[in-house]
Amino acid sequence: MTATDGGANDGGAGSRAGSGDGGTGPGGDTVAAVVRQWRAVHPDLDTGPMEIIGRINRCAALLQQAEDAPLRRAGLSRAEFDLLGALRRTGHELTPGELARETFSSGAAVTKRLKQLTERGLVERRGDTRDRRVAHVRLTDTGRDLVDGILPEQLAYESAVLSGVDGPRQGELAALLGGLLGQLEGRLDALRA
Amino acid sequence: MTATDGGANDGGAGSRAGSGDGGTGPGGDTVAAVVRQWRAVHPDLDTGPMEIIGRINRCAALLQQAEDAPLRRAGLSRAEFDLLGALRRTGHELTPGELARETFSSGAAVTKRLKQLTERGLVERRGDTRDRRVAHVRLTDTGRDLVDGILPEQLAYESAVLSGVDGPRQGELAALLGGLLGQLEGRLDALRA
DNA sequence: AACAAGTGTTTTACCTGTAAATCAAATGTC
DNA sequence: GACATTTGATTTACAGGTAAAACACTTGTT
Repeated sequence: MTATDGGANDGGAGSRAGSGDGGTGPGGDTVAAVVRQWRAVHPDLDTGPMEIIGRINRCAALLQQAEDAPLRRAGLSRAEFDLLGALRRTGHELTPGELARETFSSGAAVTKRLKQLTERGLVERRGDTRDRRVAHVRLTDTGRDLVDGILPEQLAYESAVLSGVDGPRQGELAALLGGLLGQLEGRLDALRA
Repeated sequence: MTATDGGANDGGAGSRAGSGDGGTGPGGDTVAAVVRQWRAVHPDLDTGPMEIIGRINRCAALLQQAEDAPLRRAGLSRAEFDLLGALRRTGHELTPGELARETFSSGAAVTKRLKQLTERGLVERRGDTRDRRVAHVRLTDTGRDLVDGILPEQLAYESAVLSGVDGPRQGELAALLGGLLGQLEGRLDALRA
């Protein structure tokens, strides 16, 4: 769900007025409505996890749509911007493999993106002299300027999107999410095994 | 990012040990590391939004990978499960259009999924008698049993994934996310315009 | 030195999603 | 009652993404 944004990532959630039940109203967000539906059908199940995971997934879907807007104006997909951003923020050259790890995508995807970004003159490649398998990728001046130009817009846009939540709550949210993410990044490999 | 899961949804984030900087350590999660990198390069920018949006996106990516596991065992993609789940939790037939709205995906995607799920005998269709454009889709007994069999596993799995966060914090997180989501669902159309 | 095994990158084949065009049927308008 | 408009669903063309295979090169072993 990146390019044009996907859709079906709801953690068992997903809902909308659809037929007749009007907007969200004072009953909560759409995920709350979905959880209510599930509870009506399976009163025995603990739907607690949905209230977190469903909401994270739904927020992510909505935020990505929103975020894409400023990027699209610059003719970049989010995946492309992530790649360029990785080069910009690290400040040094990266190999395709490193870029794949940095952007959490497959090597094949990085290869394709690099091809396009190179054609557009945003990145350059140079072969390693020691190990002739590896390439080193760096931003061109154009690429650097593009990232530096977009980033402030992007952040301003994100600020606007979050403006409905007051300052202190934003802080709490960031902290709690940081805690969760730390747990997930640490434990996930373990759980998957 | 669903079928096999997407990847590059980071909100300007994305990071991993990559070369040599070891695990996450007591410095925070990977998003915190990315934010530090950005601040080093652009000390003037307000990176606050990244700490929320970047984390939501990254959590969503990780959670979806994790969630996929129990579904995959049942031979379903998340998108397919979302569709079946919508039918199960509403308890009545839905038209393709309603299913698209429920699962936040395009009509074309629903058409394709319905074709596959029908072939697998998990859903059935019936034409509307009044309006011959519309179809009504319902779960077969097999489909219903499949959903009912998977759902508890799914929730148990999600519980396990969240178990690193203690009870009270889970509650706070759910509430804060609910607030954010409510804002986003209400205001997003406005912002996009 | 030859060769097995490993590593970094790219290629291939395929799958799934979207947007836009198309088809089909209902509905409003004159 | 014919005709433009709208609405529901499907088809088409295409853009990415992945997994697995293929390459190219390096490194360890004997």
